[in-house]
Amino acid sequence: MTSPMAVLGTRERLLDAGIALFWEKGYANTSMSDLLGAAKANSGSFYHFFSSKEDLLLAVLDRYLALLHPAMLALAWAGVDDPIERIFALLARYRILILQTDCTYGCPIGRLALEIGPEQEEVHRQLAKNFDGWTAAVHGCLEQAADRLPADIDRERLSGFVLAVMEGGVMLSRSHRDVKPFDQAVAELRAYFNRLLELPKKTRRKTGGKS
Amino acid sequence: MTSPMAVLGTRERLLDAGIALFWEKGYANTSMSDLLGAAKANSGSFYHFFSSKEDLLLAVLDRYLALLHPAMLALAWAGVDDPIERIFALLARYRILILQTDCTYGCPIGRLALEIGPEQEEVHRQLAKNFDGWTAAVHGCLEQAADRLPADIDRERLSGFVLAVMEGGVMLSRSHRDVKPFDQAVAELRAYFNRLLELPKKTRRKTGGKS
DNA sequence: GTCTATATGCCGATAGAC
DNA sequence: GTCTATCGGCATATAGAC
Repeated sequence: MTSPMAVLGTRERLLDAGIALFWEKGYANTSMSDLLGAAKANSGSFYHFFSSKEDLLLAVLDRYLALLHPAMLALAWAGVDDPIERIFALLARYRILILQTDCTYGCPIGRLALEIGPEQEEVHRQLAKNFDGWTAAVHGCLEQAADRLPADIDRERLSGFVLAVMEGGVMLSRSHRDVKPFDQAVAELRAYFNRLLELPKKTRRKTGGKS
Repeated sequence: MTSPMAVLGTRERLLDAGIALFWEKGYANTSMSDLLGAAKANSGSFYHFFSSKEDLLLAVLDRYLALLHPAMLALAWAGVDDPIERIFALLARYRILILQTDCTYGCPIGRLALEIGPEQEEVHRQLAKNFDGWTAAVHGCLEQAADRLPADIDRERLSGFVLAVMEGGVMLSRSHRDVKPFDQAVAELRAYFNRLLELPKKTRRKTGGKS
């Protein structure tokens, strides 16, 4: 029952610090004192709310997922109705993040997916859930555009492909410190979609067939 | 003037340890004692050859690049002559690495690209050079297949796209602990290539036009 | 070029008063 | 729920004998 004017509680500030710092610096490179400093909290408070640094990471990954629809997708899709354009609107949001960080941006999920060792299984389960959330969002767009796509297209597979291109493009841009690799990957993806969408109408799929 | 039977020197062993450990565990999670243990060397020897851990990382990235053609590409392309098939042979090598590591594989270059902070500029320059080496290899294949591709295709752009799909696919498979996301990304890429290759002949590009 | 011993500092986590 | 003080350990790097 938090009032709108309530100042953020300590737990919330620690969570926010984790969201920001694990994103900017990665997990191992974020120290407890970084977290405590950013959250203006102290060690005792931290361990009152979280049992360990890893425990905070899990809470952060929960929050990432919770924010996907209300924050990321809502922002990217404001004023965009066409489902295919929505996919590219997501990529455009990523482009903004890349530019805002002077091309040092790394997707927080992708970065953690490569950084965290396989023995931290629960973390990887959360990472996979996050990826699944993104894939599902893209998949939803493809379903909406199903009647404009070739009948034989595997829309599930295509949605994972879009995510792979997104993540790979971000990675290349970070190492090159240049948006160009990302832009080119997105442009090529657009070219692929254009080819899929401009196919002769006879191959079009009928929606709402036998049910 | 190393004889073929010469035992590996200390510097070489340290380099090999770096290649293996930065790959398996990442940079920050590999400690000096990990490196010294794997190389059966001691601290004094290490600092005789390298000025710091980061200095070793730079040497490792040099070596990755030096090994790309004689090791990675040679292995992947043995017995494969068709340039388009060579691209997918590269992806097939990655698939083997994923399976060999029980789906915990992360591309060493990609992992470091996301892990290393932007302030380590020289490291990122080396990472970008490595990516460029891979992109150039793919680009070379596309040039060889130029007359089978649509005239308006940007082969440079397409080669970066292939790399992005590769890196993104590996990342998704690691978090899911399952080859499937990688397989699906590769299958979709294959579908794209099939569409590009089966286009009506009238759009084919003429090689060696006006020079 | 290799060895042992160690400097120095930060790491994540804890203790216990308030 | 918040605070200060601090634990034990491991991090990278160095010193100096051989």
